[in-house]
Formats: sequence, C-alpha cells, structure tokens
Amino acid sequence: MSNNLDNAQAQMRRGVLEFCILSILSHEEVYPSDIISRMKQSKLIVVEGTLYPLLTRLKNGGLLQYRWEESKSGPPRKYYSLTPLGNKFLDELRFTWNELVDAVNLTIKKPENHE
Amino acid sequence: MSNNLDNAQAQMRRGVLEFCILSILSHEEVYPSDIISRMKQSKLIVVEGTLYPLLTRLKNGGLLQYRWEESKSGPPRKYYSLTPLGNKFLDELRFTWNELVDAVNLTIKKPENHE
DNA sequence: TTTAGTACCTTGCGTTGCATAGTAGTATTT
DNA sequence: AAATACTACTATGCAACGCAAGGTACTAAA
Repeated sequence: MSNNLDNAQAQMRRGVLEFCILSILSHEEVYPSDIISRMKQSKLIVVEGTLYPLLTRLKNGGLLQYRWEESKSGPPRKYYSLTPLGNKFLDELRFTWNELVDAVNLTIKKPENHE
Repeated sequence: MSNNLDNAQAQMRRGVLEFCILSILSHEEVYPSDIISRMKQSKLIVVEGTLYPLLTRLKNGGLLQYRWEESKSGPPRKYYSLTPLGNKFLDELRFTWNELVDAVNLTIKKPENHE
C-alpha cells in the first residue's frame, strides 16, 4: 500500500521532471549537481541515474547545450543552458502545465448534475 | 521536435492518470468506457490499452472493486467503485497533487537573489 | 447472415526512471 | 607520497508502464 503510494507520487513527479529542469536552466546556467539540489529544495527528488541520461537526451534533441568549466573542488563541471529551441520548447511546456492543472482540477471536481 | 513536445505532454498526463481516474470513481460508479469519455472531456486522453491494465492493477491492489451490469446496447459492463482503502489512497493523492503543484510553481519561478 | 456498434481483454514493444557500479579529478589526512 | 574523502560525470541492466494493435464476445440493425 505505502508502496503503491510511493509509486503514484513518484509517477506524478516524473511527469514534471523535464519541465522543472528546463525551467531551472532558463533562470541560471547550472551543472547537474546544482539541479539536483535546486530540485531537492522544492521537494522534487531527482537522482543522478535519472538526471544525466535526461540531460543527454535533451542535449541530443537540441534543447540544451553545455560548456565545461574547471572547478577548484573537484573534476570539471558541465554547465548547461537552454538553446533557442529549448526556450521555445519550454514555453510550450509552460502552456501544457497550465492546461494540465486546469484539466486535473476539472476532473477531480464533482461533476454538475447532468441530465 | 513536435515529437519531443508530444512526448513531454504525454509524460505529464501520465503522472496524473491514476489520480484522475480514482477521482472520477469517487464521484460516480462508472465503467471503463465512461472513464475514457470523462477524461476526454477534460482533454486528458486515455486509451483502452492503458486503462484496462491500470484498473486491474488498482483492483489487485485493493483500491477498487467492481460489479457486472447488463446493458441493453451491447455486452455487460464492469462498474468500478472505490474501496475504503481506495478512498484513503485518493486522499493521499490529493495531498500529493497539491504539494506537487506548489513544488512546481516554486521551481519554475525565478529564484530570489541569494548570497 | 452480414455489418456495425459497444465493451472488455491481451500481447509485445519501446521508453524511461533508477539502483548500482565505475572513472577521474581535487583536497586532506596520515 | 599513499591513502582517504569528496565531488562530479558516466555506464549498465532491470523493471515498470503506457500504448498501439489485434482479439473475443455481446446486441442491434440492414
């Protein structure tokens, strides 16, 4: 049961993963570990095994780009940012998100008496 | 690209599928085809190949129950409804959904200047 | 009896999230 | 200098799930 719940919650989170990551990247140039902590701040947990492949997918799709930057405290970092295409894409997602919220609110409300 | 977008939109929808279906079932006893049209009304598309396995999963998890009812216009229908456990579960999902909306809104907003 | 409409069910594929493990850089401790 | 710890990126393999496609079965109409 709690298993079921965890699952359903995770499922919800997954749906907005891409959207949130792109949003974060639209505000600031960050590297993957940054994203993880930003997300954790808003209680949206992402792990490495999820994030890295996702970023690669988005990059291959032409939505993201990155540049290497040296770090004093470890290996070099990949700083990601949105491409113009990525920005357009994000705009669409914003619209989709708003639509989704509306759709869900409509669905979870008790229906009017029809007939 | 539009492929990418469709994908991301579908991903979002998937996240709330279970939640919406359980919500619908909490309002009225319906059969699967009903659910599909209810969802379509709110622009949340579900197809049979998704819905039937999902309902079976939820039933096996003890969240749903059903009864058969004859129909004048075709084969008998399976009318689903929530079990007590299903109701509790739905409550949790409502909470999760609200949390998620907050979390997303927090994430997609420009961050305050920290430092 | 054929066609159409409704409803339920199954199979198989592709995607994707995630646990796990691995590589490689810097900094600190012994 | 060797060992340990921390940070960061990468790779692999499995399991879950959505969905396209195809199938069964019932009623009604042509």
